[in-house]
Amino acid sequence: MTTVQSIDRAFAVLRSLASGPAGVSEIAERVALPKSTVSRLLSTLEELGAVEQVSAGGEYRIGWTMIELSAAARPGRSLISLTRPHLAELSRLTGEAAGISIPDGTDMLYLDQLTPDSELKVRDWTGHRIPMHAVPSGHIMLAFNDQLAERVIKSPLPPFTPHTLTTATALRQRLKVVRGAGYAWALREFAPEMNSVAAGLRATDGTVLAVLHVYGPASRFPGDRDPDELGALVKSMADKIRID
Amino acid sequence: MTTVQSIDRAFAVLRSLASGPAGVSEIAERVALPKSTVSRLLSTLEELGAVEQVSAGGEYRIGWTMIELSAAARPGRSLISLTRPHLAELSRLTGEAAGISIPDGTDMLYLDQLTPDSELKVRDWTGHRIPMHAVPSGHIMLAFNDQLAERVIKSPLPPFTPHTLTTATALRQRLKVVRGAGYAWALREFAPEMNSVAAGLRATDGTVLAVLHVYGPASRFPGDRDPDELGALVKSMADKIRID
DNA sequence: CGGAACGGTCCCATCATATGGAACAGCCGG
DNA sequence: CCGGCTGTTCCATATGATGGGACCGTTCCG
Repeated sequence: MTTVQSIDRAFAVLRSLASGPAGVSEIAERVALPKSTVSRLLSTLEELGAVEQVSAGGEYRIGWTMIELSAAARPGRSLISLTRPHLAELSRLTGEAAGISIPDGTDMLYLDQLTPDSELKVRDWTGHRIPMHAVPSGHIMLAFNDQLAERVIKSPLPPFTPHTLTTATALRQRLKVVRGAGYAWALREFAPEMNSVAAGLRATDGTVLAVLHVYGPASRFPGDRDPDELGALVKSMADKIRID
Repeated sequence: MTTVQSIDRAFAVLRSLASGPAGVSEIAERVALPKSTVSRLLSTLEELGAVEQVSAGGEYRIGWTMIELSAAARPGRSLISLTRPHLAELSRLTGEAAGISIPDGTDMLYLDQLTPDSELKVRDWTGHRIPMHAVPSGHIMLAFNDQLAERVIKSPLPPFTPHTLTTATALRQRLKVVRGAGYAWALREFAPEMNSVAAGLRATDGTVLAVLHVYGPASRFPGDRDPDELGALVKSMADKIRID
């Protein structure tokens, strides 16, 4: 498989910018390339609108073209407009943030999120990627896809909090429970102050292609509500949605 | 200004994919490059996750990486998470779609949209670009930026419907009204069956950096509501938001 | 069932083109 | 006013992108 070097490098630069705006020198260091090369890549990307210079001769950041292009990303965009009204409903019912995610390798990619206005908000995870073993949305994917589950279970399972499932047996056991219930919930397994409940979004043939979830600060979510009741709510909402 | 050819070409391919998935041959035709070159570009982009092949040996479409990268597009993302709760409120109050847009050259770029579930929905404009003279959101930008207004007025003003403002005088007159009111509304000026109301989102120094808008099918929006009353509503909501 | 007409991928000789070291220019803070 | 820091430009070099054509798999039609 032959790949084009300069494109590879261009995306390395873009990715590096995704973790925050930076100047030529810093980027050059991050991606381990000569300054001159990075400068050339950046001015090309700038002409294309993929990055923009915050002020002449200053830092670079990701530009509008990426937004434009991402709008055309089918798996994402169509899912987003399809599910957004349901996210609104779900976040209204629970008072917490609702979102969707899709599998990407052994990670979940967070595609969209609706966060009700409130004193204490969970952060916006849109565009972020989290290993499947650490989040309920990942557990959903794994519970309904045995091959994938095996692959993940064999890979390293790094902890994010003291509660992260990091052993094959713990994970297997959880997946079994999730498979039975049809929904997943986790308390402080990924972030120390965040709890989350998830259920699968199915295509017409029954395969789970994406995940619907609700999450909130551990201090008030699920609060005195029964996690299983919430799980059932999320599942019933997810079951209403058919994705193609 | 030296630019890197292959990156240029890669983005040409991506842009072409933005207008719909396609196979190698078709893309090659669209961008006027040899099949083999396009195939190589695509497999590079695929490895990077920028595109994905819907089925082995089949069509290509834009991939998840673009969503990931776009999430880091500062001007967009931070605005989106800041304004989304207000979009929810606005669409709840009006029963119609609410969205935000930012200026991009002489176009407005639609960044986000919340569409309430309903029998008849306006399409999702997220990621699309529309010339400023044709939409109220554009009128807002122009009304509060004289240089930009002059530039746009001097450029061609193509019609999209019979109601589009296509003459300098008509546009100038409209901008005057908009400037006075602090909000803009337009009936069937861009799409024949769509009406829209907009107001500016201001930074702390008072400059208008983005636009908040509400739009709905002409058949029921604004319906028997007074457009000026709606304008005042959108404006009051926009005034609550401070962007940096 | 055969074969033609697509589709996408791969190969490899050719040379256009990306490369990166070094020199340059602009900006700040001391 | 200078030293150290930016980002940008130059240009000789050879790396690496290129594209015509061969190849292979499907589909569609005779």
